[in-house]
Amino acid sequence: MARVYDVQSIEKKWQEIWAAEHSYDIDSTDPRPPKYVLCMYPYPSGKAHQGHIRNYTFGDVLVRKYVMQGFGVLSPFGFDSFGLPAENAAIKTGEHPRSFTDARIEELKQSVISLGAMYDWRREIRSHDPQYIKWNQVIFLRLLQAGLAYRAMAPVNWCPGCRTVLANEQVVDGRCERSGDLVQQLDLEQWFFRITKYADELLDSLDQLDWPERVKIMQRNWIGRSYGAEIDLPVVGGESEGISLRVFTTRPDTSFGMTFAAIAADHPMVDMLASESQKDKVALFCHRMSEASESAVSTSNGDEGAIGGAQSNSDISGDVDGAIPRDMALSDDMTHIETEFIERGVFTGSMVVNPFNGQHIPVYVVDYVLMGYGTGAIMAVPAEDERDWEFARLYGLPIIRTTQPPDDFGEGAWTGDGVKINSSFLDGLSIEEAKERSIQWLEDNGTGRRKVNYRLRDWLISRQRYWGCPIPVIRCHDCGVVPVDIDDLPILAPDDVEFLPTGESPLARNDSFVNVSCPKCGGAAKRETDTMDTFVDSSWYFLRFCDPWNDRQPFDPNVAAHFMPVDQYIGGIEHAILHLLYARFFTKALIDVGLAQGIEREPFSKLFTQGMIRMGGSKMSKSKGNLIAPSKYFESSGADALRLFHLFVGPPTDDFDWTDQTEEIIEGCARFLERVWRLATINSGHNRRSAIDTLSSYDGANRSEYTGDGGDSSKGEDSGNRADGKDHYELRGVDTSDSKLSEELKHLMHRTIAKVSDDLDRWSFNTAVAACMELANGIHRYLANTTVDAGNTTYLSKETCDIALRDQAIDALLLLLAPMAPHITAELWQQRYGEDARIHKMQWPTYDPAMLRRQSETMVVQVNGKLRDKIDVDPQLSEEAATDLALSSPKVVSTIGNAEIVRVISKPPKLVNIVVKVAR
RNA sequence: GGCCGGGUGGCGGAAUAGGUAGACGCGGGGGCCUCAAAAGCCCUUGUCCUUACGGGCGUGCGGGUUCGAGUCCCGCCCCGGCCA
Repeated sequence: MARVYDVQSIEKKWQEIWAAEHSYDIDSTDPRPPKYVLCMYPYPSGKAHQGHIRNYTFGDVLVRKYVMQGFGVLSPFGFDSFGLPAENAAIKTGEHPRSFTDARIEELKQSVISLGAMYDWRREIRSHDPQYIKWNQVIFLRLLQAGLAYRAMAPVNWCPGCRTVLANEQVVDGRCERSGDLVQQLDLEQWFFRITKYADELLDSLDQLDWPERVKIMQRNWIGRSYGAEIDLPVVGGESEGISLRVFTTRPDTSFGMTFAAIAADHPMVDMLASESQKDKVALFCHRMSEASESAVSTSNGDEGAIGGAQSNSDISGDVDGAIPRDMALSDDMTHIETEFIERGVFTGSMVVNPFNGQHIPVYVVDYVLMGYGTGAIMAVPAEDERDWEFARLYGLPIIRTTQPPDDFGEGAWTGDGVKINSSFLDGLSIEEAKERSIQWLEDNGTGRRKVNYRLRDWLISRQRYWGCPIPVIRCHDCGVVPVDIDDLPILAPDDVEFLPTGESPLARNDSFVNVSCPKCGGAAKRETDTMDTFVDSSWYFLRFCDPWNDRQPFDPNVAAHFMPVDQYIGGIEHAILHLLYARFFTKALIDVGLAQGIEREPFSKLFTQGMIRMGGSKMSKSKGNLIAPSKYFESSGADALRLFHLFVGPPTDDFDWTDQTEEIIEGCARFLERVWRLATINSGHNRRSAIDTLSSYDGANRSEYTGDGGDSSKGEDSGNRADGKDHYELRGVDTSDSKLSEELKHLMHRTIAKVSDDLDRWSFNTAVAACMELANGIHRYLANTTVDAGNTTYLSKETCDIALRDQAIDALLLLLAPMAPHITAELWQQRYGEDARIHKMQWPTYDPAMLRRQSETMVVQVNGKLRDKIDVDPQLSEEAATDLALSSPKVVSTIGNAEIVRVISKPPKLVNIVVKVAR
């Protein structure tokens, strides 16, 4: 595509200048007010994809604009470089994960530089860097010391595809969120972080965050705090006599309506409760439940992409493009087998006592109670719980209402409010009152207690993988778990390991790594071979960015406090729960263990979650093979055009569908930039100095720190740098009269400055670009409709061109576009103002509020709400005058005819609405 | 099933406090320039009726509030997301 200017060489030129001048490096001693803008650091999957481009474009616009507005902006970049794909590649090709990862990092880094996004590269972090590993391990040991890290036997989620255990958060619909494999339950000893200790704070301080409401809702749901009671139901008869079944309920007020108890199939008391006669049935049911959990999971083809997790638009571990080759043994047909599970539960043969009324009720093992929540057992109240109702109807169990439903309520469980009935001492109370009274009763009688329950579990961080941060402990037969001495850190995984698809971590097979002497007793001991979940790495990298050179501690809290909290965090919605919750937890925990004193307890003040890029209805991703590589557009249209496209195409929160038309939109953006080029290269050299002075006069700031060529040498014709050799604007001299057209352009310029400033602040990038386009159109129109009297040629019918105004408007346009299209604006500015001129060091343009008002407004005249006329009026027009004006409009008069005027709504200068009674 | 988004021209989208619906761009149509083309420039482009002037209709559907509703309220349909 032939361009008006040489896009590629200009973009390359400026990328080199910016790198050489270290334009966006910053230190914590910088006197400017600090801002911290951060895009979620990516998993290095190779060249950037469109999701990256979108993400980093948004971030860069803010960074560049904040700098122009006088802030000292911290804009760092790094790589979430531990993770499965590198290890899987090693298994496949034998290449070491480190060289594989470093190569991918270089590719991604190159894309980011080609985009023209600015970072302080001195601060780059790679989570597989030995320094980063060291501080990761120091943090782990500190958490261990503080009791926030612990080892416990636990039923864990084992993914056979990834050959590792997963956190609860990584299991979606019974499948691994990364590979999609069915997750198995195993009992293993694992490392955990005690995130549940922070459940209340994580929940309560969400309120103060300027985050998208839906992200906050997701986190609230995930933490899942519920208030209620724990009730002990004593088992009667049989061998379990004397033992109690502990249940959790949020509705202790309904206790008098409990007609059976229900427990999860994997509840530890199942065997104990199963009576001799029911044992076989219970065993069969439990067996079928565990099978069902593997095969009853719905797997329509359409879901596959959503489970894969491989297509995050912005990263943080989520990106496992080209992940594990997984054999989908299940065919489509097979996935539907056994989905119809007729038996919903089975009687255990045991009875328990309802402490409230002494009644004996049966205990059932059911499919709808999960071990993972509460105590894994519930008291079932069919009348007030829908699932209990369903089960009771199926199994013919009694139903006793304890809340009076409304009169018109038919069948079913009533979960709404109402007066308590059939409930002895609770009768007549409201639900809330009854909850209090029943809990009080339980505590008085010692058969239960008030209980706050959380859905949130502790964070399982052990991973049986090689390419991750080793957990720095040694297990000694005599001393137990012994932390590695701080001086011995970092513990690095050895390079000479074999990558085999055996399911065992390569570390565990490496004798020289595993066999060590105990730091405490000196005896033979074994090194921990588990590595940490990569979400650990990403839980504090934003703190390390503040002080990445520190070799005495993870970061100096005082230095970090200069930049923290992150003012604007930008990333994909897919991290709404995991990463953001872990990072919040870490920040609080680091403060509490003394590694981050004085830092805000919430790390991300403002969060922005961008929409994803889809193609043909599914997420764009390497694994789907529908990736449209950005590099193609760097070459054809340029980075500026691609950036502008991502900004322009729609609200940044919205998903974008990549279609056949998309390339034409990118081309349209490139065309717009060419238009800007043409405008800005006309008569370059005119009145520079005066234009700058005028622009800066409104805030009195000395915005120009260079002189440019400054002269007001009215040179007349100068078609100097135009690549096409054509001059579409025939300018023949200079005149500075205030004409109507000039007034119009002046107003447009000020309005555009106001609008773009506001739009960028409120993330309305698409309308900001549109406003710039309108200004460009306005300048273009101005030039096309004005002529400059050069003494020999004059177009009588046209007004004269105010060259100073023209240049001022063009300058404003370039300044407004500078954060969005940095290369072309930098180049044009240099051409206009000299070799040393740097548009991104200029001050962001300001406007004169007085210029926002128009000289005349278009007033709309309606009759009965219907538009009938438009009149140009004085903005100061009074209500009476507006009414008179409207009533004298011929169009209005003819519309009204002789109908009676009932009322006139007069809202000058925008609108007058005349209400008439229509004769019928 | 619950919660949260969303439904506006041929397409992406705009309308920030209830006040001109369709900004801006893409695509389409016509023209200028050219030997021709590309590029550029100019006009046009919701829909229906009308030669025209002009008018009717129009923001998923049905009601409502209001002088006035894309915007607020009630009910419904459809799409997407999260949680079950």
